[in-house]
Amino acid sequence: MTEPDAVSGVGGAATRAGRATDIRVRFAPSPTGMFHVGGARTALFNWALAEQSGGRFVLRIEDTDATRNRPEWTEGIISALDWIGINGTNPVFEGPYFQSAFEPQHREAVELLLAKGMAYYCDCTRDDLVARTGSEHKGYDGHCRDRGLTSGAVRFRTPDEGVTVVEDVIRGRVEFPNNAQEDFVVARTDGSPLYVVANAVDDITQNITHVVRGEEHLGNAAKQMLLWPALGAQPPVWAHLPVIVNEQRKKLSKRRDKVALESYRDEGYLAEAMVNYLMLLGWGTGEDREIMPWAEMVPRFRLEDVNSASAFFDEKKLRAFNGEYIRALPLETFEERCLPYLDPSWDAELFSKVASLAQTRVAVLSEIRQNVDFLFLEQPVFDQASWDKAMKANAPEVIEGYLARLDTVNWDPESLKEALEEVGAALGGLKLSKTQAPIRVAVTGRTVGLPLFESIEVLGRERAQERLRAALERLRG
RNA sequence: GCCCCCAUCGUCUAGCGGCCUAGGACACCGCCCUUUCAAGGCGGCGGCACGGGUUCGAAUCCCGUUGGGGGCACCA
Repeated sequence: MTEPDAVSGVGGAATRAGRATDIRVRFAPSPTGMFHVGGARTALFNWALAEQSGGRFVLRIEDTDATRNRPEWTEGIISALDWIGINGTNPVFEGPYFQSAFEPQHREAVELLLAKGMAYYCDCTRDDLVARTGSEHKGYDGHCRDRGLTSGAVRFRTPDEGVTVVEDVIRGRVEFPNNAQEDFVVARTDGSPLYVVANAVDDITQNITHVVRGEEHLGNAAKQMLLWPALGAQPPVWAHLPVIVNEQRKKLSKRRDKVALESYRDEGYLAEAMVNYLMLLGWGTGEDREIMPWAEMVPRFRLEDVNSASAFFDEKKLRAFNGEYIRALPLETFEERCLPYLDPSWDAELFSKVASLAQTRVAVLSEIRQNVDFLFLEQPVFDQASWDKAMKANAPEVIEGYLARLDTVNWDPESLKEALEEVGAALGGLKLSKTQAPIRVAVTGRTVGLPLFESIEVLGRERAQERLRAALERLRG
């Protein structure tokens, strides 16, 4: 099916391709920055397709722009993919390949186009073109088409009439008028091939059957729809995913939006939650249930069902999903996952005593700290607003009264609670909801937090008394 | 300027001509539970952008309008 001239030299990939009917998808990021959530979703959709069909997922790093590539970005891509479950431990995974390694094939392809007369050399500069057409936006005018040059940049000769059709699984039939398609450059003056051809050649030589990528590539598909046959190959199945947008409905940008997968991971989002959420951007499970483990989503996923409208990346919803997944964690796992967010010097045994109380109160792992820090710090972190709110009216009397009972009270939550109820009763029937506030702030520094009496129990008699005395002193200025 | 895509609650989606009095999820708002905050339970608010067709019947099909978005490099 493919021209031998164009496909020689990538035998490794071809050999591993297996049966020709297998679905082979690819994910082809360029390492030009932090790996972001949009890329992750594209990878996930491809991964689901490969997994459900027993096909292959090819990871190809498109590193041909040396000036913008950095090795750490490549590592970032691989580790981020690994985090969301896309890695070589699954036999579906193939690669990574590096596009730069295939430059000889890309050059061969350009030669082939030249030899077939489907491309030609051009020595026009940008300025020449603008001068001739009188516009920045007219596109190339075909000036060098028949000049018979033997050097320069190489342009692909596009048809002058008719339309180029991209049959897209998600969007249906998309037509591009050929008269609006300029003779695009496939190789620079120095001979190095450009993305549009390198990408097509790699897809061809790696036997890619389905190209599933972002909508921003739809226009490239029109060009590649011309290139594939020109290179002797039958075009793949195309699927262009809707873009992910921010609150302004603009494509997520690395500059303005928080898009790095790594930052979410560092904050304490669980990979499972991220994967679940990302799969729902442009796709639905088809059920009245959105929280669904990966294994159940895979067989349900269908490209045909992917939405064609752009989707807003809603961190609020991600958060909710994350909380859901955190609560589902076995307690021991939850504790382990929290450790990186606590100081190494903090006593893990002590933390263990309150972990279960914290689990329902944390939506993102990093939030664990504010819930339990009072246990480990010399002094609780006093929030001024909390202090002002709680330390009024009968606060001193409540604290005094409670302090008086702490020497002798049984050290268990129930007794500690009863003791405070007695204080309230002695002060004229103050409800627990009132008396707990000053005690809570004195002990933990905040008005909200873990259940109070359990907290006091774990804190210990001595330290609890110290804090109440310190609060009294503060109150009396 | 040119090419292309898109349009169901605020958001993500289900719906693919009658099962729709448009379902779910997040967010929001109540109530219950309750020592705070969560979690949990119950309930509520809220949508087919607009205008024409086609059809016995339209959220679903067609056309237009409006409104969003993406792309137009000797980047990927």
